[in-house]
Amino acid sequence: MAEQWEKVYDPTRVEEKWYSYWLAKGYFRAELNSPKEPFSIVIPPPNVTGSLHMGHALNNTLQDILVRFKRMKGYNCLWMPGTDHAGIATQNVVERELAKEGLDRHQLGREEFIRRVWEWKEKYGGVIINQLKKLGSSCDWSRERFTMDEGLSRAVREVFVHLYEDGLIYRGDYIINWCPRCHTALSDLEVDHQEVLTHLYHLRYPTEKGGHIVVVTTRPETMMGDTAVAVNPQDKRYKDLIGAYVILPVVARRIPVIADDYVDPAFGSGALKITPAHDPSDFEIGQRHKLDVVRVIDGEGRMTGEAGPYEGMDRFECRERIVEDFQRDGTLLKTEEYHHSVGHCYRCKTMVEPFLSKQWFVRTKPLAEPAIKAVEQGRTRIIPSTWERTYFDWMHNIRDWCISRQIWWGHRIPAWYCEACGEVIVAREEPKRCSHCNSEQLRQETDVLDTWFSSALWPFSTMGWPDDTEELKLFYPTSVLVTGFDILFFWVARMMMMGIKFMGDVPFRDVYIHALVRDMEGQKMSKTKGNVIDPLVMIEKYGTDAFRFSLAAFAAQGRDIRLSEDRIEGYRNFANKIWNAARFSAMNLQDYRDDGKNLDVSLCSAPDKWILGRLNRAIAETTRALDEYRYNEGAQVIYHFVWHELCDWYLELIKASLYHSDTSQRTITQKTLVYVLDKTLKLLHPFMPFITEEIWQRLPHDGESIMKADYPQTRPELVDVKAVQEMERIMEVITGVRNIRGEMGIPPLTQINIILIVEDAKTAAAIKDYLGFVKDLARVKEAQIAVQGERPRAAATALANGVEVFVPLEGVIEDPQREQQRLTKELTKLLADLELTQRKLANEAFLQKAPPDKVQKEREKLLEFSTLKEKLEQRLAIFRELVKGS
RNA sequence: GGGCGGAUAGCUCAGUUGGGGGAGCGUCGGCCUUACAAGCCGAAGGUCACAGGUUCAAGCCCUGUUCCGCCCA
Repeated sequence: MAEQWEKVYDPTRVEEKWYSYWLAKGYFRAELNSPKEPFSIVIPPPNVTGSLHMGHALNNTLQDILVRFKRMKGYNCLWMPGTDHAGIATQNVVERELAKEGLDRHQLGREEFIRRVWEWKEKYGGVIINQLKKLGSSCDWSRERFTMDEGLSRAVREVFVHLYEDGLIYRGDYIINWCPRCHTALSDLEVDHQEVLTHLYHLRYPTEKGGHIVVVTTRPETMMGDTAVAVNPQDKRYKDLIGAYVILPVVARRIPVIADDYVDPAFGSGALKITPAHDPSDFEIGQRHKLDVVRVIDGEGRMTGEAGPYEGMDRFECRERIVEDFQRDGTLLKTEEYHHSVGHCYRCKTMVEPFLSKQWFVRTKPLAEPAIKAVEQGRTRIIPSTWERTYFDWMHNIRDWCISRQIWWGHRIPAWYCEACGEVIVAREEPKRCSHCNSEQLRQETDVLDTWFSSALWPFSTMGWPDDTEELKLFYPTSVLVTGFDILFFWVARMMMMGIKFMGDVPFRDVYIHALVRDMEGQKMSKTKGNVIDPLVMIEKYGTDAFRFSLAAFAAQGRDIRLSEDRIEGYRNFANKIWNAARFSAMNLQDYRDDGKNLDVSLCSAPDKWILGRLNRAIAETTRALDEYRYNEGAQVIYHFVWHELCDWYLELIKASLYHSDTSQRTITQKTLVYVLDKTLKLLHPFMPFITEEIWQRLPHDGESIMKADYPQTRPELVDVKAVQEMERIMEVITGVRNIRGEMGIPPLTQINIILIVEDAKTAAAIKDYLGFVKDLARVKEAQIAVQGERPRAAATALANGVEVFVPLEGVIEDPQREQQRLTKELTKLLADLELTQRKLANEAFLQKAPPDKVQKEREKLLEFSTLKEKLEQRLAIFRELVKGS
C-alpha cells in the first residue's frame, strides 16, 4: 500500500486509465456461450453527426447504471451500441461542407456525393462514440453497428419487400409535408407545430352573376390554386350560392361554390377557399367533390406558372405582393391578427409546405393493433405507466407513415420502374428485366427511406436478422429500452410494430421513459437559445463520476430535470468525501492482513455492529431502487449512507479503536472497515464507476476489477438489532451534548463534564462501556453515570431516549438565561406534539375506527411526551429561580 | 380545441398503497478537532397554489379555480 493518496481526488488521470483497462480486459463483451441469464439493452443510436449533449448523457448514464448493476448481479449483459445514419441531418452537414468549396451535390452527382458522405462519416462519425466512452459507457463495442452497414441494410430491404408483398406498403399521390429547404417529404411526426402570429385575410371573390362572396384565409398566396369555395350546407347565408360559380381574381378562373360539412359556419365569413394541392383538409374536400388540383407552389417554395404574374416568386414574397395588390384593387376587405400553429421542419425549422406528390407509405393500422395489445397485456411494460396512455392515444389514432425521402443519403427504396410497360418491381436484389414485359429498361426509384424506418428494426437488425443468429436467440427480446419520451412515437412505437411483425415477439420487456434535461428556467436546451450546458465541460470540470451521479440523483420518474451546476459541484464534493474516507481508511489499514475468515459479528464493537446494520439497509434500499428504475432514490440512499452514516458517525466512532485500542479490537474493527468499504464501493460502482475502481484497487480486495465483482446482498445474520439500538441511544446522547454546546455557545475547546442519569442499573451497565464515544465525539472530559440520582441544579439538560444528560454550567457559562431560553424552546415544540396526540386520543372516532396499532402508537407517544414534559418543566422551574437569583 | 404533467423551505427538487413534512444548495452561529475548509458541529426557515369534498385522519384520494410547462390536432 505504497500508493500516494492525494488530499484531493483528481479524476482526470484515473478515468482514462480504468476505461482502457476494462476495454483491454474485454469486460464489456457479451458472451454467446454462458450459463448466466442474459440481460440486454440496445442503445438509442445517436445521430452519426451528433456530439454528446445532456440528453445523451442522461440516457447513457441511466443505461450504464443498469448494465453495470446487472453485470455485477451475475447476468450475461449485452449493451448493443451504434449510430444512426440520420439521413436529412447528415446530408445537410455534408452539403454545407460542399458549399464551402463552392459545390453542390448536383454537380457531384449521386454516387460521388454518397462517397463523400461516407468519407465524412469515417472521419467525424466516431466523435460521439468516443464521448460515450468518456462517460464510462460499458457498451459491447466489439458489436458496434451503424444503420447503413451492409447487414442492417439487408434487414431494411427484407422488411420493405416483405411489407410490400403483404400489402402494407403502397405508393400514391397524397398531400404530404414538404420541406422546401431540405427538399424532401417529411412524415407527420417530423413536423414541429409552432404557434405564430399571422393574419387572417378577408378576400372578396366576385360571383359569376354579380355580387361577391367573402372568403377568409391565412394563405392568400395559394389563391391561384383554388378550385372551389366551400360553405356549410346548413348555412342560410349561402344557401342560394351553392352550385353557383365565382370568378377567381388574378387568374380569372371559374370555380364552383360547394357545400361541405367540414366548413365551420362560425369561423370567419363561413366561406372557405379550397386549394386541394396545398392544404391537407382541402385535399380531402377536393377528393370528395372531385375538384381539379392546381399546383401553384413548387418544391423550392416558389410560385409556379399557374400563379400567373407571380410566377417565380418565393411563397412569402408572393404573399406580401398579393396582399398589396389586393389592397389596391379592393379584393382585400379586412386584415385581422391571428394566432395559429404552423408546421416547421424538425431538422431545419423551415416552414413546411403541404404538398401534393407521389410518395411511399406504410399502412400502419394493421401493425399498430398487435403493438397496442402487447402493452395492454403487459408483455411490454412502459415505465412510468403514465406514458402508456400517450402511447395508446397515438397508436389508436395512427396515420399512415410517409417513408420516402427525396434525398440521397439513406437506404434507397428497392423498387424499379419498367420504362417500357410502367410496371413497378419491388425486390430484394436488383432485377435484370421486367417481370411483366421482360424489358431490360429498368430505372431504380431515386427516393430513399426515412431514417426511422431503419431505426425501427434496430433491436433485431443489430443482432444479425434476417439471419437466425445466436445473438437473437439469447438476447431478443431485449430486457429494457431506456429512452426519452420525445421519441416515443418516432422510435419506440415503430420498433414495437416492426418487432412484433418480424420477430413474432415484442422488442423489449420494459421501456423506461426518462425525462428531458432542461436548463434552470425549465427551457429545453438548444444551441439557438444559447442555454446549453455541455456535458463534456461538466466532466472536465467536476469529473465523470460526479456528473453521472448528478444525473442519476436528478432522474426522478416522470419529471423533467432542471440541471444546476451547483448540484454537480455538490456531488464533486461527495466524490472527494469518499476519496478521503478511503484515504483515512488506508492510513489505518497499513498493517492489516486478511485472515481469510468470515466476519464474526459477535466479536465486533458497537460501532461495527451499528454500521453493519446501516449497511444492510442501504444495500436493500439501493437494490430495490435500481430494480424499480428509481435512480434518484438509489443515489439518495447511497449518498446518505456514505456521508452521514459511514463518514459522520462510523469513522469518527472507530478512531479510538484504531488509534489506541489493543490489537484484537483494532483488528476486528479493521476487518469490519474493510468489509463495509468494499460493499459500499460496490453499491456505488454503477453510479460512479471510476472512483470506485480506483479506490477498490488500492484497498484490500479480491478479484481483478470491481466491475466484475458481485453486487452486495443483504446479510440479516450480520445485523445485531439490539446493539444497533443501544448505539443509537448513545448517538442521541452525543447529539444532545453537542446541541447544548452549540446553543449555549460553549466553544469546542472549553472542557465540560457530564452526568448521565438513568432509571436502573441495567441501563447504567449498558451505557458504561460507551462513555468513551461520548467523551471523544462530544468533547467531554469527565462523564459520570448515576442511577436515579439527584439532578444537578445549574446544569443544561438533554433527554436521550431514557437517558437524562446533564452538563453542569458552573465555571463554563454563568448566564442561566440562555439555558432557560433553550428549555423554553424545547418545551414549546414538545407541547405542540403532546397536544396533537392528546387530541387524537380524546377523539372517540379515532379510537374506534383507526387500526389498533396506530392507536397503540399514539398511547405510547402520549406516555413519552408526558414524561418529557414533566422533566422539562422541572428543569425550567429551576432555571427560573436561578435567573431570579442572579 | 383534445390530452398530460407541475405548483412543497430563500433556490432546485424528493415524498411508493392516507397515520407526526425531507434532501442538496443557500442563510445564521461556532470551529484550521492529526481523512476531507470541496471539511466539522449546531441552528433558523414551510397555511404543502387556492376553494370545497371524502375520511377518525389528507401534501397524498375526489371536484372545481388560478398560474406555469409539455405533447397532439
